Amino acid sequence: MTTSSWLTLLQENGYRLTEARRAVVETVQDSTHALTPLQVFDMARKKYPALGLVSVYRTLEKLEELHLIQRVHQPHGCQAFISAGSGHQHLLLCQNCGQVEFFEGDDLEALTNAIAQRTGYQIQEHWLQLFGLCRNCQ
Amino acid sequence: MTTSSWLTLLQENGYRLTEARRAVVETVQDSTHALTPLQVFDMARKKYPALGLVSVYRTLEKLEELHLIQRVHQPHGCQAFISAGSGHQHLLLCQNCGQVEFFEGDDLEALTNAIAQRTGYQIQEHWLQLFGLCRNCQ
DNA sequence: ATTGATATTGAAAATCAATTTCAATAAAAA
DNA sequence: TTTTTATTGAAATTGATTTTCAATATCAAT
Repeated sequence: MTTSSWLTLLQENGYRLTEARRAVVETVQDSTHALTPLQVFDMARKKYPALGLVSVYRTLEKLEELHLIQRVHQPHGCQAFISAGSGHQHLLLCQNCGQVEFFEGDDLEALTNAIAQRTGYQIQEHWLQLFGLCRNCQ
Repeated sequence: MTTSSWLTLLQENGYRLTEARRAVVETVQDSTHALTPLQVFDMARKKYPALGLVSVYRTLEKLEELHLIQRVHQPHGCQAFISAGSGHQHLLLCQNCGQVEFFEGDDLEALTNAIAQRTGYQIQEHWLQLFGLCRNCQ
């Protein structure tokens, strides 16, 4: 998905297009790494120095609401965000450089059914994340 | 694992046995729900009213270090802890009441191998968590 | 038992990210 | 243009976590 389409989507949902938003959207969308709000702030300020940290939080909130970005959980903290893959996808994270890859491969139906049976739980959602080292960091 | 063996383990690792620690350890170990430090504080204070919040943080830190408890990641925040299962286990969380069940069932080898091949990543670790409603909360 | 070294304590202060408040400003509609 | 109102950044506030510190409790060595 292109940057402009994220902006269009924001607009279609009744939000205005501003320089602050543009800078945040471009930053998050261009990144292949999970970024914390503070990291987004530092990077986006290079594009638009007047940017305030508050606007970063507010824009991330809206992007998450529109499912354009998703929260990334890591062993130490879970306040990082990455552009959301389309459809149901899982994450593969490089533990060294933080690069994120998406993958599909949902063969978990059999597993979840078995667990549901055994535990009596009604299962609604699942998370699958892999951690490792990317080609460059090995 | 019994409460006393956690305390023994703390002692064997050079930590002293105190009332504050006893109260925190008992609270965390008796719980089938993921608890935040504040929840642990409130519950443990019933056993030992002089307890300070700082000691809760410090004890949780040590228990995590000894792999007796593990951090639980949830869609909204990941500052809750639960007694660690023994061996490699996955979590099933009730989204309503917060109850935690452990399950095994590691049929992910084939999947991770395929992903490693495709992406060039060297995969080291994986997370699998299921979310749903327990029998009581349905 | 008593003592001494020191790990641990809780209170208070400090830190840090995240949220709220607010008057000024900018975007989009009229 | 003019008007409406969403959005802004700065500052204040919140709330969780961490640090500091003198007092205390634990445990090893007598």
